[in-house]
Amino acid sequence: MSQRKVISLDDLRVACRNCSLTSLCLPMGLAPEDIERLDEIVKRNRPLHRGDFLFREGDRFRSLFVVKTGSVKTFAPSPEGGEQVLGFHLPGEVIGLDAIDKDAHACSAKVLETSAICEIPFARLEELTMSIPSLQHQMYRLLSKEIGQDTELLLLLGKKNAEERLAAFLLSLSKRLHKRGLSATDFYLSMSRHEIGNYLGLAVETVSRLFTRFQDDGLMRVDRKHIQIIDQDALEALVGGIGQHRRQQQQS
Amino acid sequence: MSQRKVISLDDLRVACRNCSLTSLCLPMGLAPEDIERLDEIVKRNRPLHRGDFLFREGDRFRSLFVVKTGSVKTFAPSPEGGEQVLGFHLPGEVIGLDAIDKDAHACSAKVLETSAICEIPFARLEELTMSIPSLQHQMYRLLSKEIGQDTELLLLLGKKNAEERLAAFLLSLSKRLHKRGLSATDFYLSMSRHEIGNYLGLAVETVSRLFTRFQDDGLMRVDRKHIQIIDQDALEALVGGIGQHRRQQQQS
DNA sequence: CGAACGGTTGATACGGCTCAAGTCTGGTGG
DNA sequence: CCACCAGACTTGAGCCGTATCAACCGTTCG
Repeated sequence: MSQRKVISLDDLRVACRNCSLTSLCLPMGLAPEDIERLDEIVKRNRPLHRGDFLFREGDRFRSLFVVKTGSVKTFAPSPEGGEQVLGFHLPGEVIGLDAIDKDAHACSAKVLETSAICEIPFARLEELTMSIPSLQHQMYRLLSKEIGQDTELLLLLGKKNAEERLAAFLLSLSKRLHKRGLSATDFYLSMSRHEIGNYLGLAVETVSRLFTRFQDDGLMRVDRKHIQIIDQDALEALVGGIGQHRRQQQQS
Repeated sequence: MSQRKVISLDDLRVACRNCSLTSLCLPMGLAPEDIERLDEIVKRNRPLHRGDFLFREGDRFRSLFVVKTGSVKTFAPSPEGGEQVLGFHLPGEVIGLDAIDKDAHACSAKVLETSAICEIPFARLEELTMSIPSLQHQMYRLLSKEIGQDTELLLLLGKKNAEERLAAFLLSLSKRLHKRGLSATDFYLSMSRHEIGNYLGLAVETVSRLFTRFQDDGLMRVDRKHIQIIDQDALEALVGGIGQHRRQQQQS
């Protein structure tokens, strides 16, 4: 991944004293005193519970949030009362980057289960990046990465069928959990089928049927929120689009 | 838009000596000498022609590109030979932000028509942002804005039907052109129906039928690539989702 | 002139949404 | 501790939107 020959992500995750900072100081050669300075501006709030809001759409933007443990969903309430789930955020992931532009949150963030969340006042972080080049670069990377992830999801929604979407979703969860040292093959979903469907652009019933099918096909075991992935390769194959999708391929 | 009481976007567009810089120096109070410094690192290449590449997937990331005139599409080639169109970029828009993270381009960028494109070496820009706080802030905003835009598109692909997608696409083009001083109601499409369909996750035939329908309904006049918007309000209404969509609304 | 390509239009098939029952689980109160 | 209820999930049947297949038209270009 990292082209510039620096410390690997995993090395640095350990080096970071506060796990909530890993996302920010991952792949850069931050001097210990710089890590110290970064560490000082981070607020460690008391644990939040299911249903608590980190922020709501329209709130003034003050801080970025980093999930330490637990999970958070971000969503855009739509005028008609519904909502569009924009993402699920697992430990180590940063929330709120989309609010910098307008200086206000464009979406809401709600805690899915009891979670520890760190808060990083953006104004102070921005000051800090002015004097620590590698931290500034890391911020650019963080923002850029978010764009790349959105792009992937975009591809998912534009081109993949229901099966491929759910498979991709599960693999994404699996990989992200694994990156944080949790099991990649045995985990609990903190979101409802409804939320999964909303996120993937599918009806609840479709999601439910697919879980059943995946289990019947021996790809995984599903017991309510408990997921055990049995055949990861088969899942990857589903996503990769081995199966014939729709058309939608052509050039200029 | 701009919460912080600074010069408006439009004021500054004029102030910028080089129109290609507008995206970067839009809403900040850049001192004249800073604009000068920014201006100095911008390369003005000779015009590119239809089919030329700005960069290809996998290329090492060196520069951001800003469209001065013309248009560019970005797309991700898929292993099977097809491609996913990720975006169309009009004058004033910045290309390449998603490449910062991995220091390599994750997509390709191809010129759709004869275009003038400026190149900004990122390493030099990054140096510059270290010494100009408002430029740094503007970079954060630019990246953040890109995230917000992706999110919008994501919503489009996840929740909207064909009609709403095409309407949203046309309105988006219209507004972006208008922002650059071009006509919002009379313009030429530089991309093919195929590319539009690919971008919106629709089959070419569907796009074609919708253009016909929109014209029959008196929303616009369509003559090949020439689009004249007649009833913008009706288009807005289509997008807003006045019509009943699918379900996909619920909470946690 | 003919071939290639982009675009339009029609007929048909099918994936996934919708509607409609159920089933299971967890929480609450008697 | 059980009865009850509400909400999450599952399962089935049918329908609708859009992809797909196919034919055709107009334009461009060699």
